Order: sequence, then C-alpha cells, then structure tokens
Amino acid sequence: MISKKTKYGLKALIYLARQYDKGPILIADLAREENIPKKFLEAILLSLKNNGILQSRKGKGGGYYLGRQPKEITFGQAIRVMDGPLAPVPCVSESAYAECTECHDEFSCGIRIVMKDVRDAMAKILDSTTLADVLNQIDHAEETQKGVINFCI
Amino acid sequence: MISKKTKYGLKALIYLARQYDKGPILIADLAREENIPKKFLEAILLSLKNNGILQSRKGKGGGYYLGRQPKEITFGQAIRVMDGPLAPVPCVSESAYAECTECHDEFSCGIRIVMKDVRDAMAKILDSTTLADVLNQIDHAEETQKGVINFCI
DNA sequence: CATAAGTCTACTAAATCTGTAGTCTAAATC
DNA sequence: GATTTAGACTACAGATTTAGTAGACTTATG
Repeated sequence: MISKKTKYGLKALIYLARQYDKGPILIADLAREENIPKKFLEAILLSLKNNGILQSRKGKGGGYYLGRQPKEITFGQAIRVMDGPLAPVPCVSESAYAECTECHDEFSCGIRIVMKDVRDAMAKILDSTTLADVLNQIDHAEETQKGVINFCI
Repeated sequence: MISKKTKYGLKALIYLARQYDKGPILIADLAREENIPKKFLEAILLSLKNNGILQSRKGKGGGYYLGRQPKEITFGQAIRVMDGPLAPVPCVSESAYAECTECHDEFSCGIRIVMKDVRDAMAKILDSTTLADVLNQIDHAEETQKGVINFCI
C-alpha cells in the first residue's frame, strides 16, 4: 500500500502537470483544490523539490511548478522520493540495494527470486508512466465515460 | 516493502514445502533453522493456519505442516494473509476493495488507472507462483551456481 | 497423570505515518 | 527600504503499525 503522503504527492503532481503552462501554483490553492492538509503538502512538495522533480519561487507571484516537462517525470521517480524504493525487499532494489542480513545465500533465496520479478514488473510500469501519459489516460477515461452515457441515452 | 512478518512467514512456508513428506515440523526447529524469533513465528504460523494455508497437530509428535500440496499454495495467498492486499491502493484491490474517499470520480482518477496496472502485474506473478515453483527455482539457481564454479575450475 | 507442543491473551518498545504550530528567509511591490 | 507574500525550516505530538515478549491455557500422546 502506498502512503497518504505518496497519494497526496501524486495528486499534486498531476494537478501541476495539468497547469504546466500556467506558471507557479500556490500551495494553498493546491491544498484546497485537492483536499490535502496544507502543512502536510508543504513538506511533500519541498521533498519533491529537493529531489529535482519540482521547482518553486518564493514571494509574491511565487508557488510551485514542475521541474521538467510532464513527459519527463515518471510515477516511479516520484514514488521513490516519497515512499522509498519500489522493491518489496532491499536485496532486489536497483535504487537502494542492501544486502540481505538473514539469508545464507542471496542467489538461491526463494523470496529474492520471486520478488525480483515483482520489482521488475512494477518498475517496468512505473518508470515508463509519465505525468503526460497519465493526463492522456485521464482524458481518455473521461471521454469513454461520456461516450457510454451518450450511448445509453 | 514487505514486512519482516511476511518474510518470516514465506521462509517458513518454503521450509515446510521442502519437508512436505516428513510429517509435522516443530515451531522451535523452524525458528532455529531459519533464525526467526520463536514467539513471533508462533503467531505467524497460527494466522496462516487460520487461513487454511497450514495445518497443525498438538501434543507430542505434533507441529506444523502445509494444508495443501506445495503446488497448490501460492505466494499471493500467503502474502495477502500476512501483509494484507497486494494492491497499492484499496480502490484497485480485488480481495479487499474499498471505495476511494478522496477522489471525485474513481474511473477518471489517474492514480487509480496506473495502480490498477501495477496491481495486476504483481498479482499475475504472485498468484501464479507456487511453493513448488519456488523450490524448483531455488534448485535451479543452486545448480547454475555450481555449474559456474565447475566451469571456473 | 506427566509431558510435549500448539493456542490464546495481553502487553510493550520502537518505528513510522499523519498532521500541526510557529518562526525564518527570500522575493516582489509600493 | 519597508511591507507583504509565500515558500523553507524546526520542532513537536497523536495515532497506528511493526516487531517482539511473557505467561497461562488447551489438547494430544504415552
């Protein structure tokens, strides 16, 4: 399960991607629009900024905006910043590998063998899904829904 | 990340699968062999039993054993018992669906769309990987390793 | 009945998650 | 350059989850 923090962060990123050409967005606006506790969101956006995913400007006219184009930011990058490595066990993590303290031999560990596949499957999806992709998929889902309604009428 | 509880449980299941024809195995032996705190392991095995994955016998000559054949027990089943649903968000869980409290429309939620794919990819692997499969993969990994060593000599 | 071994209840310490309060710093504007 | 705006930083606190322990209870065997 992803944490609320991650969910909030992803929501914020999608929101900022949607407003990509509108200049800096206020934390307060984002928090209100997406129903996220403002102070909590501050910390989330800050850590996304410190990891190069967002940029910000202080003072009047300031706010947050994407550090790169929506098509250059993936879910995988964002989730790793907020929730840590994707891998179910540290010994199969690419971004934060850690030796397994428990098992005798890493290469013949059954858990590792299976979890490696799981990690790769997750990474394949999350590292190839960009904010731009998600915007498209959202739009497509809304189109489809409208289509269904029209069809029913 | 899976919890230690889940890791311990999977180790125990693999161990019991390996000893499948040897009759009941003592918690104490399992705990010692796999370096798992005994009392903690007790609770884990009990919950696996209560979910039909294990069986047990009390008294002398008792212990724990698989409730079904190794090829009938999947990682997915075990992980769901110990760690809860596979799905990264409740609104894409097949085993424990819960409506999303936050988002306006579930069908056009970007997070949901992506996480659905992630869940399906995980479930595809974990629900098709049985204890018997894992034993085979472990044996194969050990063979391969030996092969490499022989080749070096 | 004695012993072996799982079952159950009830804790507890530590870590993580979620969130809040208040102060500090930088940028823009008047 | 004083004021205002808005993000940055520090510190804390309640709730929940994780990991683990202690001890009494139940059931089966010999």
